[in-house]
Amino acid sequence: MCGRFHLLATAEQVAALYGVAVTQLMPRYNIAPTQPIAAVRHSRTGGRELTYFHWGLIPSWSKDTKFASRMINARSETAHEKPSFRAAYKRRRCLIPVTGFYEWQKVASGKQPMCITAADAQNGSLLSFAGLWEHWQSADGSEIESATILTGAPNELMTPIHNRMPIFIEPDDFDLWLDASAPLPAVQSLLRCYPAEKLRAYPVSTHVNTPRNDDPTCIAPLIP
DNA sequence: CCAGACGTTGTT
DNA sequence: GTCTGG
DNA sequence: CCAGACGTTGTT
DNA sequence: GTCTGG
Repeated sequence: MCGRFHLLATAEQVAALYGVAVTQLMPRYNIAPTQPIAAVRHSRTGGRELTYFHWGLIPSWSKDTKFASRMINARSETAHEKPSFRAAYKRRRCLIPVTGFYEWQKVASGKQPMCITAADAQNGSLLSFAGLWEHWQSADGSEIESATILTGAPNELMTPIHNRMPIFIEPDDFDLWLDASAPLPAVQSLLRCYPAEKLRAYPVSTHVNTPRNDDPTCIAPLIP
């Protein structure tokens, strides 16, 4: 699963990796479900754009937004067939830039939050979650664009921590992932387990548990 | 035909 | 919207 | 994901 | 325990 992450790259770094215009990017140490998340998608004019989406996908046919908080993740194994996700899976894929994410590992004393980043992480080392987005319009005409993060089986690093992890897309595969007309078997081939050697994990304090804590303490290594 | 569901995770 | 259950 | 609420009435 | 909010 993936229920919390951080984005600590500069606007320039995001702009360079995805080839999008980024005007401003506030550092976010603790991004939680229901909050706006930045994601890259194909724009109507043919290029790419960075837009903000409500984290928690709202299917276009929903009567209200109550379902959204349970739609923060979609199983990569079944998203192509689930009523809530299949339309978005076919035509509305996106990339969610992150510099790391959090998982809570069950231990004897309770739950230990772990921070996972790129193995070679410098400040601003970006990874890309595979995401889906959807457009929703309420009866009174208000509109919401929302998104979800695809999950899959854990790699060797993540297995002791949790039984699920997010799907990552590598830069060479960005075009294919974002292409609404790409053949689905090719798209499906991208839903693979990200290599353990490209990630590292370390414990952090329970400071990160509270969503309103959005500061450097969230990512600070826990000193035992 | 209409009504009702449509999800993931973890835990049991 | 689309599928399943009644 | 975790944190925090979980209720009604009448009055201001 | 279970739901809502962030």
